[in-house]
Amino acid sequence: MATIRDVARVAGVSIATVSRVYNGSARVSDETRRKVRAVAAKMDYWPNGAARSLTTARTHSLGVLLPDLYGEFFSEVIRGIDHGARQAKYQILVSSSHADSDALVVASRSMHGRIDGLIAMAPDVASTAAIKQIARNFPVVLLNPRVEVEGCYAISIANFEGAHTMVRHLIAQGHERIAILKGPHGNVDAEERLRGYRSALRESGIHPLPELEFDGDFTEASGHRRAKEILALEGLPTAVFAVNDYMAIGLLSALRDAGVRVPEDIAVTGFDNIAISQYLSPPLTTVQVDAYELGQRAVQQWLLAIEPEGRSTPPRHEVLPATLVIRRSCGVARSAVPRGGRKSKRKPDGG
Amino acid sequence: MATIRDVARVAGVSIATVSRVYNGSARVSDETRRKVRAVAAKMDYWPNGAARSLTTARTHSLGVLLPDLYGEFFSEVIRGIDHGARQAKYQILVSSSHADSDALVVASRSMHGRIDGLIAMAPDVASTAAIKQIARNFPVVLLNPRVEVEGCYAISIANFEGAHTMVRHLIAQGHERIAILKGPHGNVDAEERLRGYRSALRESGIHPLPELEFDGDFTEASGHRRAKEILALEGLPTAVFAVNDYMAIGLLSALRDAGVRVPEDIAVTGFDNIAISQYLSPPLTTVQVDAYELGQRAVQQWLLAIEPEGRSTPPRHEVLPATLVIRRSCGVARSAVPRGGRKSKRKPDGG
DNA sequence: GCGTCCTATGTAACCGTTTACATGCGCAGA
DNA sequence: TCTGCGCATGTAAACGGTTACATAGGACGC
Repeated sequence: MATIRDVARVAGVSIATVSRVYNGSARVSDETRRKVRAVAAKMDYWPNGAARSLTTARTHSLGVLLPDLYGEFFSEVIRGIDHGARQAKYQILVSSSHADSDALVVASRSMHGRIDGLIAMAPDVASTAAIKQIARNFPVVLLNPRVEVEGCYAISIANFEGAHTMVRHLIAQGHERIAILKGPHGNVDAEERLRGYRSALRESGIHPLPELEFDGDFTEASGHRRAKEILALEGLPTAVFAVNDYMAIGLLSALRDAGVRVPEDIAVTGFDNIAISQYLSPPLTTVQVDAYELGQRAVQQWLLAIEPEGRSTPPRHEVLPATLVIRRSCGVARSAVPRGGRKSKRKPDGG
Repeated sequence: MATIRDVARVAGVSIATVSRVYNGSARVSDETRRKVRAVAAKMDYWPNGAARSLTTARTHSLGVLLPDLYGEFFSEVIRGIDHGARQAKYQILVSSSHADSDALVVASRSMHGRIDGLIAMAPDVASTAAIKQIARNFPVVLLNPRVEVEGCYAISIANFEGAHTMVRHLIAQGHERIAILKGPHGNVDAEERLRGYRSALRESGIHPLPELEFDGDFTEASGHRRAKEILALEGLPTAVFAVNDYMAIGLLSALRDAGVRVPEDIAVTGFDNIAISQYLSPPLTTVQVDAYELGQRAVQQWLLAIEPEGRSTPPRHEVLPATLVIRRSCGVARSAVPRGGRKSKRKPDGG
């Protein structure tokens, strides 16, 4: 591809002038501007991003480090980030599958010089030091951090409160024997939701029972598998709180196959309010969390952080609400409750 | 952050030596190597990516241009790309929401100097020229292109064949009055699937009827909405083929609410085989397409293209198969058919 | 007619690397 | 002792831009 020098030569001007044409600000006569544009178009010239970054120390891209990209949650987070970034004319440099803090550091290092900032989901507490180190180079926004990291912006979802609210709702419906389908060990969201569950039980004088806590891994398959064990309990629970919707879906499917009616025989609830949860049979009572917004707000925070004025204000930790969405699966008479809607930011998609 | 010069000064060597330490290949004495590493670690040095790209003309990142990121299809495509890229030590620079070819060109331009190649889903035929232009600078892999573009690698999904097979299956089951829930106008996948539907009907001597073709936009909501119109038809269709699973889900939900039994009163089938389709009630008969693999193979093709030997072989157009997954929603007795499985590459996820 | 100012444009240093080529040193062979 | 070679390391020129500063020429006031 042609370089700035080629264009300058052909257009009969200096490289500085060509550069000025592409950076708008400087004063160039209309005639020169037109000539340069014309030559550049003919030669298919466009400024080289790497060279630009080198001199300006701005890359116009934003690093995104996630543990995984699977499932609607991550997919929506990244969509939110992409849209937010796009609005601000930034591109995103994505790298996922970061299971531990070492991988995180390696990835962020390899992005040095390519990004103006970082949005990351830190896998564990061990990352704290590493992240603090990274944050010295450019603003870092943490998603759902397990602990506060000094000097970092953060934004998370009210997992504890959401689960707490959900379980209190079940208790208010008269349920006392409430099982939980847990998420993967070590996952922050999963752990917070479990805490919320236990806390709500205790507050109502119900002792959390280990035999009512079932391991899961956030997949439909794990929800499906655990159904058998739940049904094998002596003293069936009257409600099962799955800590995400996918597991609730697997559970619902297995219960249906086993001839167990939901919500008549057993109530089932989820967490996340994924798009299809309202179309399930029965429609799923769940907790609304807006992953898209999580991503978008992360970008907003970051944009704030790179503003000259923004640097002065101390990093904030924002928390997105998690609200109850009551549908049929938890056993409220259908007519008594309006069918829970879902904010729709979606567009028709391919595939 | 420290530069190569800082490290060289402190370590008492030249910048060339530091550079050599980081590029492995060149011969540096063990002692010097250790010293440089130690100093670099202390100073928190890492080579600047932009500067590296500038001299080497390699960026170690791969551009990804998609029209959207919404829904399981795109989410899986990008996951496949990410994993493929990660394996080859590449990062991906993502930009979505490219509705038209102009946006595509703008985005690809702004990536100039930042990427070593491009994976793109071209929105329309008008893009052909633009893409050919882009492909002169580095290898381009097109996803599901509407037309062949000379000089570009391409990979697509057998949409036509998948739809064709599905409708032939329905006809083999005795269905003759088969409705279709179409996708968005202008969407390649949607149009190919529609073609497959019509073609299969004609082959069996059934004339495609306009009144049996319903507009949709790939969302559950649109499937839900169209249910009313379908049920209002004089002469109910005995089967409805939704061109993606999301619309099938909306349709199933609406039919259930209307007291229409699936598959007894009406058969419903989808397309894509998204993760939850096997957990629906009834489990959804659909067409398996592997979006993850689409992404992964796109990266493979691109890696092939940048190999020195690879450049000599002419660009290929690969087609991924779309295979029938028969479950209960299309009306075959449950015991007669093994429950269709789904390849699982998934890992437990967050949220 | 000359100094002054303004504007459009050119010159050249610099950003942080890589790498071809130069250098200097130790050692082996004659 | 001299030549030649190999190896570790240094020097300096790119890479393709941006931008501070210099410059040239025209308009203007006196």
